Amino acid sequence: MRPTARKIASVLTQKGYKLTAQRRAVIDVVVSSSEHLAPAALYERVRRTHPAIGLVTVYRTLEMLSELGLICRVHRGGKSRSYTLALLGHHHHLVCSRCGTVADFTGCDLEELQQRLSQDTGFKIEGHLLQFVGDCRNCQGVT
Amino acid sequence: MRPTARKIASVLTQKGYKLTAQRRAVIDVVVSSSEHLAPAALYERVRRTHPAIGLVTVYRTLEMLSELGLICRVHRGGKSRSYTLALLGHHHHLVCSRCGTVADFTGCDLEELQQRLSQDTGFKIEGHLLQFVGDCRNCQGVT
DNA sequence: CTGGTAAATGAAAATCCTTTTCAGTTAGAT
DNA sequence: ATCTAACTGAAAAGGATTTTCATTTACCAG
Repeated sequence: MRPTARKIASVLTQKGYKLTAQRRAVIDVVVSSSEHLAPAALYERVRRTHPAIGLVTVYRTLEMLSELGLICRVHRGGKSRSYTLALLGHHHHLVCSRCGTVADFTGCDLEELQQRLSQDTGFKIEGHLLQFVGDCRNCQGVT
Repeated sequence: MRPTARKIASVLTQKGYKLTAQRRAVIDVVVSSSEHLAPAALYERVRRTHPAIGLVTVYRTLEMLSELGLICRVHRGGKSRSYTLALLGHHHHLVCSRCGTVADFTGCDLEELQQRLSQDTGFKIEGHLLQFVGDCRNCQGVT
C-alpha cells in the first residue's frame, strides 16, 4: 500500500508540523518516484516545480519524514544516503545495483532467527536491516 | 573461523600486492580487534605501533582488503563506514548500537525468501545484507 | 647482492555530503 | 488581521573521503 501525498500531509499536520509549500513539493516528488532518491537528486527534481527551494530544506524534510516513518532510508554501498517512500508496515528492500530501482517486499520472517540470536548472544535486539541486491529485470540485458 | 594475519598477508602477495610495513600494521590491528573499526579509529590504533603512517594509507588498505573480501564493511546508522574482519564463508552481523561491538552469526537461511523474491520481481539477486541492531549484554544496564 | 621499476606512501589540497547558524519569512492559531 | 513559534535559505562550518603528486620502497631480474 503506497500512501498518497494527501495522507502524508495529514500525518504532518496531525503531528503539529506546518504544511509549507516546500514540504508539499518534497512529498510530491517522493510519492511520485518509484526509485529511491538521494537528497541531491531529490533536490534537483523538486527544483523543477519549486526553483527557490534550498538543499538544506530538502535535507530537513527528509529527516523529518524519516523520523515519522513515512519514508525510509535505503542502504547502498555506502556513499550517500537515499530515501524511498515507506510502505505501510514492516518491509524491506530489493535494490538494483545498476539503476537504483527499489522494490519493496514484506514477509521476511526473521522472528525465529532473532529469538535464537537473542538467546545465543545476550543482545537485546531492537531491529534489523535486510536488503537484497541484484539486477532488476530492465538492467539484466545491459552490459 | 578467524583468519590470521599471516593468512591475510599471504593472500595479498598471491594477488600481487606488496607487503609493506604499513599494510602489515593495519592487518594486525584488524585481526586483533573484536569490534568493528572506523578508518579514523583504526588509524589511531595503528599509530601506536607505527606513528608515521598516514590516514590515507589506512583508507587505501581498508579499501583493498575489502575488495579482496578479507574484511567486510559494517553498516551503521549511516555516519561513517566501519570494517571488521571477514569470517570465512557467509555470515552476518549483530551490531550494538551503543558501543559498536559486532557479533557475527551464520545460518540466515534466506535462500527460500530469495527465490520467492526473484520470481515475484524478476530481479537477478546477487547478494543480501542482513544485520540486527540492538544493545549488547554489557550495554543493557547503561542509561 | 645489486639495481630498476612499478607500486605504495604521506602530506596537502580538493571534493562531497551533511549539519549548524542566523536573520528573515510564514503557516496557522487566536 | 495579528502574533508567534516554526520554518526557510544562504552561507559557513564540519567531517569524511578522495585526489594529486613528489618521494620512497618492495621485490623481481640479473
